[in-house]
Amino acid sequence: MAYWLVKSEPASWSWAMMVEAGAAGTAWTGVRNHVAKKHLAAMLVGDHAFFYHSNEGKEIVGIVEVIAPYAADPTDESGRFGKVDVRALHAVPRPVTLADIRDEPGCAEMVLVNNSRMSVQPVRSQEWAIVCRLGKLII
DNA sequence: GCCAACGTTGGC
DNA sequence: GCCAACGTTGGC
Repeated sequence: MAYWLVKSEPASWSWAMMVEAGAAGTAWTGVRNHVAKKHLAAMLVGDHAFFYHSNEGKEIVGIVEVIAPYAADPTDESGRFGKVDVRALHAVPRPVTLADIRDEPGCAEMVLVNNSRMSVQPVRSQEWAIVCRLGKLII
């Protein structure tokens, strides 16, 4: 299974809303960057992703699971971009902040640290494990 | 609120 | 195909 990180501004779509969406989940639309699109397109059903609150919070607050494969994004009139569907899987007991991650030598290569603008990004398995440990997540 | 980083657009 | 101008993201 591959690991990812997706960002959302809680003012527009928060973890609480993600949980509210339940098992049906939500379409992860609105990606308009070609690198982020490439990552979305590489996601497989069953992959997991950290759910990160940008701007407000700046922390990883949950884990989502990919429940529908890459397909056209209905909100994109150009037809160039796509979406996947995700559902909330676990909350993170102790949210892991960007500052926490910056303090971890094992996370120095994370895209979150090095490219703050990438809204969909891959996470290495060792980075996944570190963040789960920091978040008191037992998986 | 500011600004750095970076992606996109459009003139040439 | 280059690059200046502009818009957006997102940390601080």
